[in-house]
This record gives sequence, structure tokens and C-alpha cells, in this order.
Amino acid sequence: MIRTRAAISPTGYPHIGTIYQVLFDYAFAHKHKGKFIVRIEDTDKERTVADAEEKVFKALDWFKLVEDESVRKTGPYGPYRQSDRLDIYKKYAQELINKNKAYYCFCSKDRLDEIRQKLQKEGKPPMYDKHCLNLDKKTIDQKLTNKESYIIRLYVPKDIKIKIKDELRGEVIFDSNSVDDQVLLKSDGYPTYFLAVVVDDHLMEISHMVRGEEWLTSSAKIVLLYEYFGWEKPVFVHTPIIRNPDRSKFSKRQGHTNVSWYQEQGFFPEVILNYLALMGWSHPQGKEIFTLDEFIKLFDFKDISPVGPVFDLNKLEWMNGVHIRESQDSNLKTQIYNFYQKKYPVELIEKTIPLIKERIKKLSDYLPLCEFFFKPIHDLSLIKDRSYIKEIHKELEKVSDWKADIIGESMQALVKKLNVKTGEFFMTLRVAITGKKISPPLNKSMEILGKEECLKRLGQLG
RNA sequence: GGUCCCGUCGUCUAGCGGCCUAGGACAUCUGGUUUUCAGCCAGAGAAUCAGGGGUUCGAAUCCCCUCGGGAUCACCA
Repeated sequence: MIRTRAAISPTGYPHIGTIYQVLFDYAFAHKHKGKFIVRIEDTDKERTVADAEEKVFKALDWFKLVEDESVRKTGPYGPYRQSDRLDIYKKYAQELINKNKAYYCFCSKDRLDEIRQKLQKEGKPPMYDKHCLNLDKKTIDQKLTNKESYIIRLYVPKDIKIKIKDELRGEVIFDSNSVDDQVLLKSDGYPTYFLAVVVDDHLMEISHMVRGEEWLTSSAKIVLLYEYFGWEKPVFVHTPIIRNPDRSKFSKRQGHTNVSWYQEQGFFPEVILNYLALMGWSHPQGKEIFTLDEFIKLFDFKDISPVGPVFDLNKLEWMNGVHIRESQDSNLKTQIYNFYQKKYPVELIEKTIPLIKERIKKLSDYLPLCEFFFKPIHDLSLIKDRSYIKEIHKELEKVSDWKADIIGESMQALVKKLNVKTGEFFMTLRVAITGKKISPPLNKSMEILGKEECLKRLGQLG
């Protein structure tokens, strides 16, 4: 049974990188008729944010990357929130102590800071000096009965090689001397990430541990823990991390990392997924546009390239534009209507769709282009020559059959009569009607606006 | 700094020893359609496959070194 999981730490807004991970988890699980689980990793009390959990689920719903098991959709492996599993971690930490694979540490934070600083000064990696490793049993018991504050550390032996097989990179070998005696259980009784993931992934029977490449270095600790417990390891997959243009980790300083931004801009979730899928993975036939179902069918971790891809908003916009152009008009109408909180009359939006479909790349492009349909916009500074606006008004009054092509013919005739430049004339008319130099096709727009409204707008200028 | 990962057009990538005088997509530029802007159509430029050594009849593809970039080194995840 294939079981993948997203380990979500509820510390803020859903990150686009998280969705990137989840996409792979979800696709792989679905491809193999397995299960995709969402686990809330809230073992850092300081950083946990109250409504972050809810936001994550909302984001997953938006993308339709819905999980099979989670805190809100309970299954046989719960609880799915780590803060609800504290007793479990304690038990397993104790097991490691009993096996001599972990040990109590009573060092003060000050002491730890001290040795860290000292090592750093010497240019060495800052690691714990195993000071408490060899405390005798009596001392430990005494300290424990005295209720001294303690943590539990992982025992990492000297001079061994720790091997991990990564699905994308093959075998990666670490020297245990460069692996720190990681804290497993904190003084507040909460586990650290390392203990918690291993215990949970095992108990929840996760078959593929998919996480970002930033975790690769620390996977030696994970491997050690699996071996200490005597548990079968999952398949390790370290996916590339999305990069900024300067190739550093994708950050909000250089890009838009919050899912909410993409929602506000009017990107479509399926398009974002399509785009994300193309980062590190490519369709066997070189297709760029495909559905999630198609991706699921074709996807395999083995085909992901380990190179960290730079996020290209340009291409995403292009894709979103393609999606809009390929949408059903009625569907697009509803999308726009809802996007603007139903503020604008849906019948009017419907009429404008054919005019703007090829002109917008995201839903938020709609209003700047179409606002004039809903209210008059006048910008006199854009009009060079207002002298013939009265003529236009007079001419349009005569148009009885208010249709785009007839309006157009009448205006063309006026251009000849006035002997002015066609381009200039229509630019004047365009600005008079739409308030902007860039607009949807003019005649059609005028038809939609209606004769009365058009004459009114011209009247106000003439 | 130690350790680990990575390195094909500006960007995403195809390529898995001969089909590569390196293909596609986005972006850029040019022309066409045109009453603006898009869209569409046509075309162009753009990678000495990071560099240097090997292996081989033959290397973007295999090996080694160098360089470059990234990640990580918390009682954070």
C-alpha cells in the first residue's frame, strides 16, 4: 500500500513550495491507489499560529488536493496532530534510552551556546560535545528525582558511515562524525521534528517520505533512528527546492510565496498545479499543458530532475492565459463574477467575455480593462483633440440600429467627412468612451454599453 | 568553514555513447493581420552542453579533477 504524507507545520500562510511538495505526494498516492495523509506538525509551541491549520486545509481544498486522512478527516492512524501524540513520542524516546541509543542531557542552554560559539570561532561545525553521554546511572536518577530540566539526545556513534538511498540521487553517504547528537525530546516534553517524523511515519505506515531537499543533510539522523528502532525505512524522496532568480531558496523577498497571492491575482489552481508539475518534471511527449489526472497517470518520482528550478511567474501567467482562452465563456463569466465578489452585474460581464477573453491572463486583469462598462471613466488628459466630439455625438445619434458594425461604418464615414487621421480619431473616441487608451474592441464595447450611455459619455465631454 | 546536493539557450526543460551542424516551451526581437491592446500566423537571435583532463572509432551523455551555485549545521520545522 502506497501511503504518502504532507508534514505541515502550522506556522503561517500556506507556501507555494508546500503545494509543490503536496502535488507530488498526492499524485504518487493516487497513481498507485494509495492514500495521501496530512499530518500537522505543531511541535514548536512558539511558532505555532492558531489559524494556520485552517488556512492550509483551505488551500488544499482550493487546489483540490484533498487528503484521505487528517485531523479533519480521521482515519485508522490518528491522531493526526503531533501535539495530540505526546505520550507516544515519550514512550519511544524511553525505548531508545533503554536501548542505549539515546541519552539524557542536563546541559544548560548557556553551556550549549558557549561550546557552539567556541567551535564556530575555531571554524568547526558547531556540535554537541557529548558531555552528558557518559553520566552514570546514579547521577541521572538523582537529577531526575530532583526534577532537573532535561532533554533526550540521539546517540550518534563515531566513525561510521550512514547511508541513505534517495530516489532521485541514489546513495548518499554521511560520515557520522559530522552528525550532531540531535535533541529528540525537548525540555517541555515535546518531541523535535526528528523523533516525531520517524515515529509517526512508521506508525502511520508511510511508504514514501517525500520532503524538500533542504532535509537531505539531516536524513542521516532519520536513518539512524529507523535502524535503532529496527523499523523498515520508507523510500526517501528529496524533491528539489524552488529557487529565486538568484538561485537561493524561493522567498517572499524575491517572489510571491503565499498561495493567497495567487488567489488574489486570479490564477487558477489547476494552472498553478500544471505549472508546478513542469518544474523538475516534463511530459514524455513534451506537452506543456495537461490536467492533474494526466499528470497522475504519467508521474513517477524517478523522473523528477534533482535540479532546483527557478520560479518563473511569466510562464505561469502565460499558462493562465491559455487556460482562460480555452475556457467556456459561461464558465469564465462565473469565475469573474465570483472573483469580484458578485459586485458587478453578471449579465453585463457575460456580454464582455468575448471581448476580453484573449486579452487577460489572470482574473485580476479584468477590471482594469473593463471597469468602464460599469461606470463612466473620463480622463481628459488623454484626449488630444476634442474638437470633433460633438460631430461624433451628432453622427451616433443618427444610428438607429445600435450594432457594432453599423456603429463602425458610421464612424468610418465620419472620419472621411472630417478628413482626420483614422488612428487619431478612434483613439479620441476610445478614450471618450472607455477613459483609457487601451481597451477592448471599441465598436463592440459601444454596442454593449448601449446608445444612450455612449451618447451620455460623449455629451459630458463635448 | 565542515558536510551533502546540483551544473544543457535569460528561465523551465528534451537528451540517457553515434539520429545533436543540441530539440521544444516561456521571455525577447522582427514581419503580417489591425481603429488601441491583446490574440493569432510567420520568422529571428539566444546554450563552444560550467571548465579541464581522460575512456572510446565516436561524449552533452561514462570516469576524474577544478570552478561555480545551492542546502544544511537550534531544546525551528
